[in-house]
Parts: sequence; C-alpha cells; structure tokens
Amino acid sequence: MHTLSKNQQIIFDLIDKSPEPMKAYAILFNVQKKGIKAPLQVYRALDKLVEIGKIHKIESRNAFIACQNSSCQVSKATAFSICEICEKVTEISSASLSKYLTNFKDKDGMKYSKYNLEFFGLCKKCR
Amino acid sequence: MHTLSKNQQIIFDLIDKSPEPMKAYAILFNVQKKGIKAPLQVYRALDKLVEIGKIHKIESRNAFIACQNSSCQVSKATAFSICEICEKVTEISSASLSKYLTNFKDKDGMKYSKYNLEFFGLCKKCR
DNA sequence: TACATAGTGTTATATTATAACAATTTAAAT
DNA sequence: ATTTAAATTGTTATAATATAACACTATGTA
Ligand SMILES: [Zn+2]
Ligand SMILES: [Zn+2]
Ligand SMILES: [Zn+2]
Ligand SMILES: [Zn+2]
Repeated sequence: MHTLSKNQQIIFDLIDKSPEPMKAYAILFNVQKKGIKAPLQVYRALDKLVEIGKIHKIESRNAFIACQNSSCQVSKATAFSICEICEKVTEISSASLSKYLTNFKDKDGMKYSKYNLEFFGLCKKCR
Repeated sequence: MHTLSKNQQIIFDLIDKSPEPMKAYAILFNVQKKGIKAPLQVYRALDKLVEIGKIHKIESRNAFIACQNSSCQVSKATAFSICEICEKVTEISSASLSKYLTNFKDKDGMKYSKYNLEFFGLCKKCR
C-alpha cells in the first residue's frame, strides 16, 4: 500500500471530489489556497498519482479523473466513455472488454498488456 | 472525394512521407520553406486532415500520422500500437477488433461508433 | 452575378508541460 | 542512533502545444 505525500493527497482529494475530469491548471487554481503555488508541484503529484493508478489521464482532453475502479491500482489498462456534449467521463470496467484487449494479437502476433481506450458518444442525459 | 487545399496538401505530403508521427511544430519547421509560417496555418490543416480521415492524432503523443488504412476515410474508429522505446506507431486494422469495439455495450447498454484505442508495448525491433 | 462556404495570412495570446537547481522530508540500512 | 539513499518539495524560468480575433482571398454554386 502506498501512503500519499501531502501534495499528492491534496490533489487527489480535489480530483476525487470532482464530478468531472479536471485540468492541471484548474487544479492549480483550486489548491493555491492550500499552498501549492506552481504548475510543477501539480504536475509532479499528477505524475505520481497516475503512476500508482489513483487517477487516470483522459488523453483526448488533457484532464485527470480519479480511478472509479478499485481494482485498477497500478494498471495501465484503461477504458473510458466520453460524452461529446457535456464532457462527462465514465471509467468502463468490463471484464470481457479487458480480457478481449489484453488477449488481442496484432498482425505480428504481438499482445499488449497496456492500453488506453476512449469511446466517444452522447451520455444518457444528452441524448 | 475531397481535393485538398494547398496547405493541406503540403502538410499531408510531409506527414505521409514521415516514417513516424510528426508533432505540429516539427511540421511547421519543415514547411516554412514552402511559405507556411504560422502555427495556426499548420493546426488548421491538421484539423481538416483529421476530420476527413487522411491523418490521425496520436493523443498520448500529441503527434500526427497518415492513415495507413485506406478504408478509414471519415472514420473516427482508430487503433494504434505504440512502441514505448522507439516510439514507432502502427495503425491497427483488424476487422474483428473494430467489430468488437463498435458492438461493445457499456453498463447502460450504450454503443459507441467512435473510439480511439492506443496499445503500448515494445515493437519487434525493440524486444 | 450574387451568395455562401472554405481557406489563407497575420499578430497576439492562451494553455499545457518541463528544465534546472537547491533544500527538505521520509524510509531504510548499518 | 547515524548514515545513506530515495522521494518529495519549493522556486524561477522556459518550452511545447494550441487557439482567438480579424481581415482578406479563393472556390463552388444558384
Ligand atoms: Zn481505474
Ligand atoms: Zn452528456
Ligand atoms: Zn486510419
Ligand atoms: Zn520499438
């Protein structure tokens, strides 16, 4: 188990409370009152939190979301659905999907244990 | 069929010749001798080329690659493998993968016709 | 022609992310 | 307990990625 440092905990708590993915400078703005003043302090905490699987980066949005899948602690095998209207992001936790992807073989017979999948569409509310 | 504008053609030709994904400012540097001087000119052409499916953005790398899959002309359903050492990127064109993903239903029974999948690992040469 | 749509050129600026260096804290190892 | 290594922090500066706003030009179509 991993105990978070002060900055890591502050930033994780903020992201974890947020109903939507947060961008790095929005995080910075929000934690300035807690003494975190510089972008680098935010990015360092983000890097570590991603590395240990507590948060994930939504690559197409340059934004960060808390892991919604308790089993994902170090995993780099992630899947999300993203609403193109309201930008709601949901982490997909599907055993059959992850099984399919980790077993997928490319033309050369190569398998991949790390992947990131982003689905785009409209969420329930926006349809 | 779509006929590319001057800037779009210049930038597409450059990306299409490149053996690896190109970043926007590397593109800019390379096309300055052809009269394209400003980032915005590059980004506008990139946006259009992505929109019509001639190129794809590798989101985790902020880089652009020509479509290696002649059937992808407007599609937003893309999959790539990325070598974590040499950064070689290959577009995956697998009927079974695309079928699996377009038919995938999330917890709410929702399907997605748009997705982007990036696999990470080591290419043949780097293993 | 007249009109709409797409593309261009340009300057300025916003957003996202890292380099480099010094100091401090934490956790382990002797 | 002391030494050592690893991780974290604080700070300033800067690099890399991307868009806003405005004026103008080309292209296709009615
Ligand atoms: Zn997760
Ligand atoms: Zn929505
Ligand atoms: Zn393609
Ligand atoms: Zn490689």
